[in-house]
Amino acid sequence: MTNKPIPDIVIGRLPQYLRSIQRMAREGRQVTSSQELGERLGISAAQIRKDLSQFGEFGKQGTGYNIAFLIEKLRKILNIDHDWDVVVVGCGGIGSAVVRYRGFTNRGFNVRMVFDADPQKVGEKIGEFVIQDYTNMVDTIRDAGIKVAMLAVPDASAQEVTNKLVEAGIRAILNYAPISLTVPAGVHLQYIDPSIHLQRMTYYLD
Amino acid sequence: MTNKPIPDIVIGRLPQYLRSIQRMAREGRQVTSSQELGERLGISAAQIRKDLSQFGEFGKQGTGYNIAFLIEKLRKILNIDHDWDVVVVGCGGIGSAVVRYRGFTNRGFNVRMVFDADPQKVGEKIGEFVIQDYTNMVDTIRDAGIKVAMLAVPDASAQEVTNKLVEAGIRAILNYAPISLTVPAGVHLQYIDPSIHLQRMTYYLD
DNA sequence: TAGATTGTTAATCGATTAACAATC
DNA sequence: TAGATTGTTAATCGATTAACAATC
Repeated sequence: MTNKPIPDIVIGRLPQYLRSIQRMAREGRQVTSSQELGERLGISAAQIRKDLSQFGEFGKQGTGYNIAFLIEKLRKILNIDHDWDVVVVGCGGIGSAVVRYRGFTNRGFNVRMVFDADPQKVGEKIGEFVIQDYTNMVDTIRDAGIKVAMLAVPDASAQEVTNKLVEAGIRAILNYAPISLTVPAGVHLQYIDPSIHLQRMTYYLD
Repeated sequence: MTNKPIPDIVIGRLPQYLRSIQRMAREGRQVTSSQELGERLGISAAQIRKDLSQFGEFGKQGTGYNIAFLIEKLRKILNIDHDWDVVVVGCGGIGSAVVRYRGFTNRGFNVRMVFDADPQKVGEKIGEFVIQDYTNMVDTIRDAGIKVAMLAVPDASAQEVTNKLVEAGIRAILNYAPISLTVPAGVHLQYIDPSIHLQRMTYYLD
């Protein structure tokens, strides 16, 4: 009996579920239902129940899901029951904004160090962080055991920096450069490119 | 004979195709194939051919796709053969970075105006833009005929500001606030939430 | 011509939904 | 108990892939 892996498309919905129920928790709510959650997210109730049931029986017939309990479960599933240290590479406009961003709190991530290739910037501070020298990046990341990186460098250097991150032991990269990157198997990659999101919407406009 | 709408999942891949071939064009390339494009993007060649064939016959047997021609076609399909004016609302860290971002050039978008609700910020400049008073936002956007918005306000005001944008005639919103929004039918919505992308990767980490 | 690559069809694969017994 | 909602199954729906004739 071989356990089938959970489809990635299901994994992709779990963080949305988590974000919504964390919000409900902040609103003081105790329980929710697949129907309510579905309405908030524009996803069918059946889909939510099916997704969650892949990981266990988290609800109660008649009453729904206990919010605090479901948050705990989802955090475990997503491996964010403990925070991940994160490195930010590139301190231009986007990189600096990401370093200062308050939105990682309670979501499983903690920016720990910041690098830039520009010698002019090295030593400057962004918030509480001193920008570190790119020359020492690989060793510094490896020594700190950091596995998660956010990449906000110019397009032209994105692949080269990515290679260094992989060399440093990074296992997950969130890439803000609007360019396709190549990574070895076992290294995970996600893209944020606002133009792509916008283009996806203009298709439907007149 | 009713023309079936093109699936949204296909539309979502077109901007990726476009980004890749625009890059090839910058590299001085003249033609490409579904195979090459697929390798760059991690998508099967068959899928790319199928997607493109929904809109016409853009390739030539034996030789592949002319890059300049395909760029032109994709830009037409995605409705970005002319640029869209864009409004940015919220001038915190993310909003300011988006306003300064150079990555919209040649991708179909042009930031035209910037608003913030904080009276302290109104009148300040971000790059070439003067931050405008939120009080006049609805009329100003409507008068300018702007249809595309990027939203980078605090979570607590995101829905309220969204309602104003809809009132102002905005038809596409790219939301940076980590919160689910509700919009009427016919208004398009996309989300950028870095924590969600990161959580999607940590699932696979130890 | 020989080689390459498209556009398209049919087959496969996977994801979503509807429905309902179980049960809180 | 009556009402509500889960977890799960089977049916439906949709997306991807394999394969190949057409043709540059």
